[in-house]
Amino acid sequence: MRRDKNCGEIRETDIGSSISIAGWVFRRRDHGGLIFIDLRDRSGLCQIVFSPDIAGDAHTKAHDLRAEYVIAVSGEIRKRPEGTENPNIPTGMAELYVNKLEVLNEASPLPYNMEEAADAGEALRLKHRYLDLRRPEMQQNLIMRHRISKVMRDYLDEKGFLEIETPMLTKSTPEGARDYLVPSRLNPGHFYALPQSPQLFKQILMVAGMEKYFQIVKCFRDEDLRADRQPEFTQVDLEMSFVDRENVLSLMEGMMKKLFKDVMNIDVETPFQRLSFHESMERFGNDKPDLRFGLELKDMADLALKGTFKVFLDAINNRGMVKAINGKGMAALSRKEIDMLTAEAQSFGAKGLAWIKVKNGFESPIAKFFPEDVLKKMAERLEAKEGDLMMFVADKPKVTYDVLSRMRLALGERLNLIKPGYKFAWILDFPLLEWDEEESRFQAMHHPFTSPMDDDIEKMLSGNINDKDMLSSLKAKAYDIVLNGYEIGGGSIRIHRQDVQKKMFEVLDISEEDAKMKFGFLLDALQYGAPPHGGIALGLDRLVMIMVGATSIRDVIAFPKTQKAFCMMSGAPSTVEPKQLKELHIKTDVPVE
RNA sequence: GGGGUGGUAGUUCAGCUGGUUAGAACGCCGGCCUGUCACGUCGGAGGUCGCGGGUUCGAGCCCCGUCCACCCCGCCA
Repeated sequence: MRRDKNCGEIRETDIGSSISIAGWVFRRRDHGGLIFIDLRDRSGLCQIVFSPDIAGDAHTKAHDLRAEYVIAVSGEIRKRPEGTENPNIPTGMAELYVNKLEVLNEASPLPYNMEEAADAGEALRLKHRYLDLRRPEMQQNLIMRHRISKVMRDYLDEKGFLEIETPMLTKSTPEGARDYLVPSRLNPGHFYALPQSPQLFKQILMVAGMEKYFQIVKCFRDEDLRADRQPEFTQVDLEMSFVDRENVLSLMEGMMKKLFKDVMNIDVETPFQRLSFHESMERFGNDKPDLRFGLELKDMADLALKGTFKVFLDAINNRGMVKAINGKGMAALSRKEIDMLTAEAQSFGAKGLAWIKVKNGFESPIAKFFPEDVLKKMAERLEAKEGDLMMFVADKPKVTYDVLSRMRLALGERLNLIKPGYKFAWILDFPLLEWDEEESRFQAMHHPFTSPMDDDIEKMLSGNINDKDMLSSLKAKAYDIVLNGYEIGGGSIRIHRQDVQKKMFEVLDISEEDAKMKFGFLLDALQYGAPPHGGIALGLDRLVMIMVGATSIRDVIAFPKTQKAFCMMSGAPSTVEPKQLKELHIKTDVPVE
């Protein structure tokens, strides 16, 4: 079998030459006399023509061709007759006149129309993933993913990083996400866990003097799925020695700059905008702000105090806050439409939504609670002009931030405020610790190996572990990288001093014994000359998703799972033979109907 | 675990207030067609209305349960 060229590469310059190509039958237009076939391979489409005058034999056989038959053809490339060129495709000036047709494989009628696959049920696409992946859009996604990985791999290689593999069969880590477990046949009753990330191993590689490590690696978390979360996903994981925060940030900025230039020919602005965690919460209500549009949250507590609206005053008196956003041009909304907005806010957890229309003065059920000059100051702060709608949420900080950040995103979309492009940000100065109400103890916001800020180390070492205010004020050398409202990665400078690590466990109320059991091998390693080190992990799936403009990471993963973590194609997970369970000393305890 | 949307022909969908034989388009099968590119044209086949139960003289439509897919909350250090 010969294959001289790819379908999508046929050009005018090929006219006159005799060549062979192969691919899948995409569309056929059978005129009885002439038969036109759009032949498709990974590179694209080209039209081939069967004529009874050229090769009666091939023409007769071509009547039986159907969608997705795999064929090889040879013949002459000819210029298309005047007026029949197709300017919509790159191969549209020429066509191949077939004199020999070889049917390499037939195809059953398809379970769904591939051309309208975007509308097909996703279950169907996932079941017949090999067909879904044949679609040019999906092939483009995976080609992009390949190129993205390659650029990052090359970049890190140039910067002196070594790609080192870490174990997939590893030790369960009790904190964090639920583990996927693998039973050990040779050690009855014992289990490996699939890694949630190579965190401990990459730090050990630093102790081992590898200095710069990276890996493009699968990670596993047994938690519920979302459009941007799969049970197995890919991280671009890296760690470096003798660095501080700035080294990691500028390394990543360089990587993103090169990535977007090489893959998409887009110039990304560096350095990235930096926001403290606190500032991000204040201005956007979350720690992964979409910076492609404004609609920022403004604090209204001081102005609220100058009025007599009880809801606002109560919120402030109960350690809450009053914040607002401004809906441009939304004063035109009817009472009914505003009621629907309120219902939306309530579905996000708010008790209600207070609003003031800027329309012939101020129009609102709550306007009467505020003097005119206060209303004017509110409008001024929100930059609200005639025709705008100011929306207020008053509640505990968590609820206020959450509701308004989601209102902001919903309105940003509805009002078409989101500008195209790619807006990166670093979120910095995270709190080191987070108070867990349920367990009534502190938890590490990032993970227990994250270093406090230099200034905070002494504060922590010398402080009392029951001093809740002091501990809450500690900041971490942690950083998240955010792109268009998605957290695409995060990392930190790690603790390399034994005394600091020991204190950290004390603060987290993890006993020495517990720590030893959970992370013993890392703690051992830290005793033998650990260099200062830090790193970051990028979520490759999310990054690729954003870059190709997909709305789910399923569209950039070759074989993803459904929301119930089921593989529609292979049928995993499944029951296994009793023999297999017996070998593993496992008895199942599943309720039967 | 919770909230929402959807499930009718191979596919995408329509199906009114519960009422005769459940429709359309695409696809499929057969015929015609020498410049199409979503080719055209004539004809034909194709249905466990997701599944189970209930209400009713009568259920695709109403009620209860259940399964699957998707979106979201919880969860994801």
